[in-house]
Amino acid sequence: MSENRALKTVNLSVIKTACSNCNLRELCLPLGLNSQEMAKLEEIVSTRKRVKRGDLLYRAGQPFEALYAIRSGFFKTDVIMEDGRDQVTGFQMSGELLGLDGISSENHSCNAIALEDSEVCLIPFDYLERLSRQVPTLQNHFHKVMSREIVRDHGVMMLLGTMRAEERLAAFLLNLSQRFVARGYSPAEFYLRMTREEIGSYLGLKLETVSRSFSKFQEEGLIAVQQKHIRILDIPGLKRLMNHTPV
Amino acid sequence: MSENRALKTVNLSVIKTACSNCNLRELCLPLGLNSQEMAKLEEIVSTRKRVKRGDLLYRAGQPFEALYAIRSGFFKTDVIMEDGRDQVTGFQMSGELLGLDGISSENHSCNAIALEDSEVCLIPFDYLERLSRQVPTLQNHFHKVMSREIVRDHGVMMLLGTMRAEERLAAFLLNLSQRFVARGYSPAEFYLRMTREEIGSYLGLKLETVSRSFSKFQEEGLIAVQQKHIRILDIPGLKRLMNHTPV
DNA sequence: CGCGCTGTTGAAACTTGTCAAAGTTTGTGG
DNA sequence: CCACAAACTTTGACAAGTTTCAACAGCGCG
Repeated sequence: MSENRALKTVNLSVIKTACSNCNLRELCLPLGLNSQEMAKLEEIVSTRKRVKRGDLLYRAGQPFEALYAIRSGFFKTDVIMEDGRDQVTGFQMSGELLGLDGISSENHSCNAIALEDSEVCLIPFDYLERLSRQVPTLQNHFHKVMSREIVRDHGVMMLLGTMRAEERLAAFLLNLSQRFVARGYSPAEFYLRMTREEIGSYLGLKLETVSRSFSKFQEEGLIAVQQKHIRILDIPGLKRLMNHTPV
Repeated sequence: MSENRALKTVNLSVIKTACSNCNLRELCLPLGLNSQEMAKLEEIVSTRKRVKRGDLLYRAGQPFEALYAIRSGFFKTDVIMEDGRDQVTGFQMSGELLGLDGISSENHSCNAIALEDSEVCLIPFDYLERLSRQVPTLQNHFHKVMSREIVRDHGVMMLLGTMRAEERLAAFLLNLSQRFVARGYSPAEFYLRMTREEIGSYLGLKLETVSRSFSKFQEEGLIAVQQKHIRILDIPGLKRLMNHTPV
């Protein structure tokens, strides 16, 4: 159950941004732009915003105005049904874009919550559309980013629709590992920013099942867990576990 | 398991298309365009293609070149994992767009299979990007279509992650009903184009579970089922069933 | 007209969820 | 800086829901 403590949307310290100096530009929206195009993009991605751990970047229902590129930190997005059930739809890390779901109805359709103190770059959407009419490279890259999100979602659907508990968790750990590598961190050792309950919600499992699966992986020597600290000891073993058809 | 009978990609009879005469234009890409803009779009959406029941419109891995707008008929998309497990990621009907997942990698990431004899309009993607740089209305509408797909996927994730079998099936039937209404058909009576197995794959259930749930709904007077022919007798009842928190 | 695909139903097995209790960590306020 | 409370995690026993396996019925296509 997602706690109902008073989550407030945050106020922002406005900071000047420079994509050209950002070491995430190879993962983020500027990807593939030349320096002239990047300069144009910088006019648009003008401000940064800090979000403290536990605070909402945006809330479902709020008018959509901008996308957010994560400069540092870690987020989750979740959707809440009328009857109170909720589901984590994703975990986002630096270089990734938040807010794409809000374009369709011009209102955000999920909540974005910082899982650690974070900083995002604000990309007003109407500016982005205007600029991408002038810069085909940017236009195409933006389309690819949206499409990648669709493909990612299909992967999650596959996970939720066909995998059993341990396979889901293995897939989850391997995915995190990959994404940390892309950011220059260790593929084998990291801190989880989310609780067992949040992992469970994302994977369609109860927190107890997540906990048990972690313990099982540990017993089998696949990983070493100590609360949120994870060390993967046997990546190929996890991979085997993930796509070994049961029976 | 998805049968491995030889599915061949189809050859097409090329037909001249006119969005302005199409009675799906309010559901499809032309939405919101004025007649001048529509004329430009028609230059791009130049050809139609027939796809026979059971045939593939495209296959995972093939180079992505165009989007397809469904003019008539019914499709499913599915993803197949290395170990052979597969998952239906969606069912698409007239007026809806196929192929968005292929933009990101420039290769299709799923298979699109016609569930009945169908006809699609071909939209070469590079033309679409070029035109949408000139026509902001089209650009924005296209972005909304992609974003809507993301929101839809989140809905499916919620379904797979938090709902039990009967809730999933109720949600599925109500969703179909709504989409038929938008096309001028009855909200309460329709033919399923897909098998129980395909429904199950989409909903993350086994075909037996789908069949049992249909029978249960029938016993409870919520629907009348006769093979693929469905009559919904109690829409509010299905809705209640769908978001009534269990216990 | 029959064979194969699709759908239905039953019983048993298995996976995951539920409930409960206890241990651990984290955060806060004195 | 310590103490206490709250939040999070682990583990066990049992219950519930879904899958598996199996048998059979029905429809439709060749």
